[in-house]
Amino acid sequence: MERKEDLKMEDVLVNSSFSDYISSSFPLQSVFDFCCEGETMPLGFMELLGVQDLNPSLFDMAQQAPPVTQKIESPAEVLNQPATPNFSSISSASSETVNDETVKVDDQEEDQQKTKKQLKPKKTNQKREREPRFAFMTKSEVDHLEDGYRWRKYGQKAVKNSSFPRSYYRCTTPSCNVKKRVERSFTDPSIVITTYEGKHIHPIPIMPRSSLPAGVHLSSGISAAGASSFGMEIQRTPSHYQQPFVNTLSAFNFGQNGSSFNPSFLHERRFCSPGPSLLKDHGLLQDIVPRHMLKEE
DNA sequence: CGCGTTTGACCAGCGC
DNA sequence: GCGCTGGTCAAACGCG
Repeated sequence: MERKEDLKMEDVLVNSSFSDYISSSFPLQSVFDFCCEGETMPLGFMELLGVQDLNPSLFDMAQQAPPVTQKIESPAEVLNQPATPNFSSISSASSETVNDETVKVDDQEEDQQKTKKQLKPKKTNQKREREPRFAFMTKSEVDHLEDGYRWRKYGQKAVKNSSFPRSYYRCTTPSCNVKKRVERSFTDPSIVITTYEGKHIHPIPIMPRSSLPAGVHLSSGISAAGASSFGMEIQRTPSHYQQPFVNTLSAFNFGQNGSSFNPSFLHERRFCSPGPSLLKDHGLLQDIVPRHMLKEE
């Protein structure tokens, strides 16, 4: 499927060509600049995640920003987010729903699973409901970055125009519908693009050491994955790497409904990062990150 | 044995 | 309508 040049951002964010588009259509720095509104004001990932609580003005930033940002605006990934008037007006353009999913989807899935096998008559009349998503880029040699949650790989697909496959993961916690896709940028293979979809409805599982992938534990795994640059320096240096690309609008969805989406590696970035900022963050982290993870430092 | 990965097949959506 | 592609399923397999 050859994409048009005037690819809608919706496509960019939803479809597989997302990474290709991102990396080919504008330089990475531009993407990251989007997060910072073109200014040298890098936002940490936590800031981005918590932004709906801490900095609602970012909505405005996103909507006032330069062309790139304009393109990134997309209702497709941002649903039922009455965070701002602007936002709700955008959401109205979408046919997708999110808030009702918790109950409804469960029922649907039950039915589906009953009737599966016989050429699974997936969803019938409704459009497939999509969870809010956000994506970020990570400079890493490891495809599957450990984030504290347990994931089960359920698929892998070759990506058009890319020599690297895309992997599909699902949270192994029962009744948790969070998924993530992991792929590499074909223009820069050292960049891993992770797209999260959905919200965890449970805390980060306490994982026995043995359950962690070999060579990957919560801190060293990230380190091995380039955590050196996954640290707080991200907020201080113009380094291109490990800068999360966030579908900012979608990111706002996380943490709503009382459940929070807190990719622990975002915290780990700070763990891995020496310096004053580490200490400063610890107070907050202790409220969020399980103790055993903190001990891993 | 339990859990996770691999992989081929299937289905839905979209563009032409 | 057709073909392509993304997303998902599930059996088979591997590993600890």
